[in-house]
Amino acid sequence: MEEAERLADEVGLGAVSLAALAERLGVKVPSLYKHVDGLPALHRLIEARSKLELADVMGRATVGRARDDALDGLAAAYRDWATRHPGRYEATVRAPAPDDEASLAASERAVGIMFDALAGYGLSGDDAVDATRSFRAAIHGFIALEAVGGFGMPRDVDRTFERLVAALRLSLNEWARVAV
Amino acid sequence: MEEAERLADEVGLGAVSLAALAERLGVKVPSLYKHVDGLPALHRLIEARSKLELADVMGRATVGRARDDALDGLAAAYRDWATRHPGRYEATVRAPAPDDEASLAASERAVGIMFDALAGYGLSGDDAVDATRSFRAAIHGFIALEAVGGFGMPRDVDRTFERLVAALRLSLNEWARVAV
DNA sequence: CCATAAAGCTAATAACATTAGCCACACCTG
DNA sequence: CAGGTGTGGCTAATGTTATTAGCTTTATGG
Repeated sequence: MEEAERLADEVGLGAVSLAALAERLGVKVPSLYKHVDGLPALHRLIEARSKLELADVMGRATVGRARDDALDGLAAAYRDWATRHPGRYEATVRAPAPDDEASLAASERAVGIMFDALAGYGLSGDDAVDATRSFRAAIHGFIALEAVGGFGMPRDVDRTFERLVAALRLSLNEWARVAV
Repeated sequence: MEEAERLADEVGLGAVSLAALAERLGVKVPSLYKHVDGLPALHRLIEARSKLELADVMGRATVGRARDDALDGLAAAYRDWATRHPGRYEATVRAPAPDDEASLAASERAVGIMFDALAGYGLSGDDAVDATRSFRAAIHGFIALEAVGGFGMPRDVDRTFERLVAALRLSLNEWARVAV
């Protein structure tokens, strides 16, 4: 699994093949079936494990912090981990298969941490859900576009990220007040 | 190309294979090589064409509008088109290959329209770049998560999108004022 | 009326995933 | 110590997909 995840980070999740993994492990392809139940199963395992890892990172970034402080830590840790592990990050974005218990639980844990971190802004009910979704969408969109090389213009990407986080800070502080 | 794009919307861009396309067109696989230079080339063509189509949609959604009005129209049209054409939308997110003139031009046109629409907020220089990137990131992230079924909780997704756009409106109106 | 370009085809090759079935070795266990 | 068992490797065979080479048919323009 560790080698598979390293591979994913190097070549992208979609390019993780049994052939490439076997090659790296110095083993023939069919041997892998003694450890993993085929390629889709390998992808699902990477998915579940990566979600747990990301949840962990987010958890560590937010303990003992609240509001803007938690928001900043969360955003920074999330982007940092995603940037250093692009293949694993791709995997975390996939919706779990309905029968994949491990991935379902890991997804829930990750979203839960984000939700709790933002709840510090005094949000509840639909407000809290909307805020969590919006925060996740903004950060994920940024990371996805960055990963794919979507920011062509000659402007420091880190700076832009700071601006985006500042905008989120502003919005979250006003969230409950601004009706829609 | 049209059939390929329909196929992409139905099964996802990654699942667009020459085998599947040939089957649909009632033709044998090698015959496709008389029209397209292999699978990667087909993907690049879909990419360029989809970017143009999206640019067109965005253009039509913003003519004669400015500021919040343009923002709302742009966000709604963008999400609407992306939702109705998930496969094509996937294609628009890919960074153009450095030698793919058509896709490069189409990308530029699409960002240009978005950039111009947001320039109405009186932004320039780095501010304008940051705002464009942040807007795109937020909207793209939302669409991507929505497409992948990433919003599990029982809360109306349309409502959340309205909230996200409201947050962007707020941020953009304050953009130049809020230092980072 | 024929030369040619367009668009189809079959056949062959190569990569990858998958399955079946075989083999070697370690490690208990009686 | 002998034998049974499980682990983890292997080869061989099959199916799918992409790709290339080379053939055929048909429409068209000089």
